Amino acid sequence: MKGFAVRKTKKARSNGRAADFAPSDSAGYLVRDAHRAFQHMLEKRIAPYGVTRGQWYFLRVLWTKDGVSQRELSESVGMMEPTTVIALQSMEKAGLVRRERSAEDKRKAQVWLTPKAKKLKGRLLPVARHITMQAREGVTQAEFELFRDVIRRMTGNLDKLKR
Amino acid sequence: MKGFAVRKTKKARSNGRAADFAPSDSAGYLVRDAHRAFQHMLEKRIAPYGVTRGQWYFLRVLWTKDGVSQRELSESVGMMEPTTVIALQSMEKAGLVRRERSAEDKRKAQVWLTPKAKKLKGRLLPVARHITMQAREGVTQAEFELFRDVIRRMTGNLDKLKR
DNA sequence: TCCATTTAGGTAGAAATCTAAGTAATATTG
DNA sequence: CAATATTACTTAGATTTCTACCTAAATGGA
Repeated sequence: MKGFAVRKTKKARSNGRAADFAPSDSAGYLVRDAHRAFQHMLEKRIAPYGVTRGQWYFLRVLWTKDGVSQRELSESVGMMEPTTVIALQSMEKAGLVRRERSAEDKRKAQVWLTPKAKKLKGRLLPVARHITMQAREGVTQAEFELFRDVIRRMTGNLDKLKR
Repeated sequence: MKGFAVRKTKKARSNGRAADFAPSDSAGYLVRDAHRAFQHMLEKRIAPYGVTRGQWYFLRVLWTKDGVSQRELSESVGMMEPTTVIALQSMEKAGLVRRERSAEDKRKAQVWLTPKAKKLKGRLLPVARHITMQAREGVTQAEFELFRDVIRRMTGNLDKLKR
């Protein structure tokens, strides 16, 4: 980044094919935009409770089943294990969980919510519900169900290709 | 993470409200899963060309309009400027773009694709199209259009709340 | 029993993002 | 015109996530 000579544009000759594949219409871009909108809103709304988005997914699972191993958690949350390690470290530091080695199998760590984290459930689940409701405003139940059906099929199609 | 005393589970008394807000049914989770599936596939398919997902979005815009400023790029791509800086640095290192200070306004940097990057267009756009098509397999045009309509409305609903 | 394999968790390092704050160039305004 | 504000890019630092690899504990077969 130091040159000065300004290049003349090789006149963008319209490619013909570009038009029928506009990013804004493609499934991937639509999903990406929606994802960022959800993330952003979630982050904003849970930050006041001292919870980060990375912690959220784990809290969500732990509110349902406490005392699980990290591997089990990773699977439930759908994250790789190193991600879980990092999230749990931050959660431990934030006083949201405790970790203990299992007595029967010393490889295993059991993850327990602290009272503080348990109390947050009543506060935070409504926050999530509210975001969902706000997102769905003006969308009928039938429309939403079709959306859900389609996005699941698309996710499934892609996941199939991974194996 | 050092204790040993194994805690007795406070028996997970089913909460009643949890059921009607299962993560797997919520718009946010559906979108997150789909997003990851798309990302993963994209990454896998463009990696052989030496392009990372972070570079992809910028390439995509630059293939359309070359020689734009970084600010303009950030906006087109939908990323914050520091993200653009990092992406462009990596792209410059990878020989995909050149950056030049504008002669008229020395604050501005103009970003130009290298011949190498231009050549990639013909290779990579089909890759993206292919992913989209694979994702949409078994989804009718009508279904897809409704999906698109709904996800756009949801994204719009959330974006509105940001301001 | 002992060695190889599997399982659970962790570390290292890279990438993609963001927010907040800094610097340099240009524009505006009293 | 000088002080101030705005604009364009950059740096710093945090977070979230991944892949690849490492270590310790448990398990299982020869």
